[in-house]
Amino acid sequence: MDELFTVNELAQELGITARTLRFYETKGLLSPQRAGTTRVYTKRDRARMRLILRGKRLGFSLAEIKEYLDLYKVDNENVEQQRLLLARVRERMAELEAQREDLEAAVAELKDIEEQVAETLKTKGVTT
Amino acid sequence: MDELFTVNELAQELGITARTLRFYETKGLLSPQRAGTTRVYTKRDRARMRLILRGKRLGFSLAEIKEYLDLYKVDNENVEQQRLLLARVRERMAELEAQREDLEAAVAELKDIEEQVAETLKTKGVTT
DNA sequence: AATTGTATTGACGTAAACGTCAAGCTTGTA
DNA sequence: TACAAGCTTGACGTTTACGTCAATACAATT
Repeated sequence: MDELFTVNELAQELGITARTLRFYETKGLLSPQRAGTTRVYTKRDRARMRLILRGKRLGFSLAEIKEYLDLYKVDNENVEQQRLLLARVRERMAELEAQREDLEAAVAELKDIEEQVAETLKTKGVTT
Repeated sequence: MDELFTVNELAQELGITARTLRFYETKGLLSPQRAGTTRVYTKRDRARMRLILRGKRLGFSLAEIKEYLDLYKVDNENVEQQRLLLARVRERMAELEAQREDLEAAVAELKDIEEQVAETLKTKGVTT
């Protein structure tokens, strides 16, 4: 029972449009099966799309996301390729760690503002 | 001794172009002083620009960053405005927390890949 | 069989975020 | 004073990531 989806079904499930799914396909991010000319998506395609959307939420471009996804198709025969993969994985992690720092700095500042505002309102006898 | 910068000086310091600084100005993100017609930036402008660039690294649009920056210019007289500010600050924090979850999920996956690759290489007697 | 509903492939449009001239103005220096 | 260096404001170009038709084909329903 391998659930299948049409473009529009999957689009709705993911909160995007069919156009987006087709566009991503032209960009090589996805390659669903076909029933004749009609696209047929599987749960695996859906999972892949969720990774893509997460990448977008993190601010990566489609090109970067494609590289990220390529990290998954591991050819564990070629040692040299494995080494390259490892290096890229570590680069990515470093990027994400840097982003985490930016994120925490932003959160810290917002907390400061929050406290100040809450304080000001308390002074004026307003409930937050 | 309030250090001042020209467009190009500040651009170089921040690793961006003068065009970007001018563009952000037209978008209302910045408003440096002028010496005649020439733009003059202060350390304060530079600090503001660093906030903007961090916002970009986090994947926010210039419009969103502008809203973010507006959270700083607090008018602590108007209680209603303070309440609104507080609400927005909390929304932003929620967004960032969601992003942190995405980020950690991505890092976790990369760690998995890293381990698998390292394991494969070790099996083949390759030093990582 | 005729109609209605989806899907498909172009092709063109668009908003965001700048890049890249072009033309003119000011200013420090030889 | 001539001129090179740096600044200014347009104006148009470009890339990314889709939106929006249009024309056509296939599929399902009456």
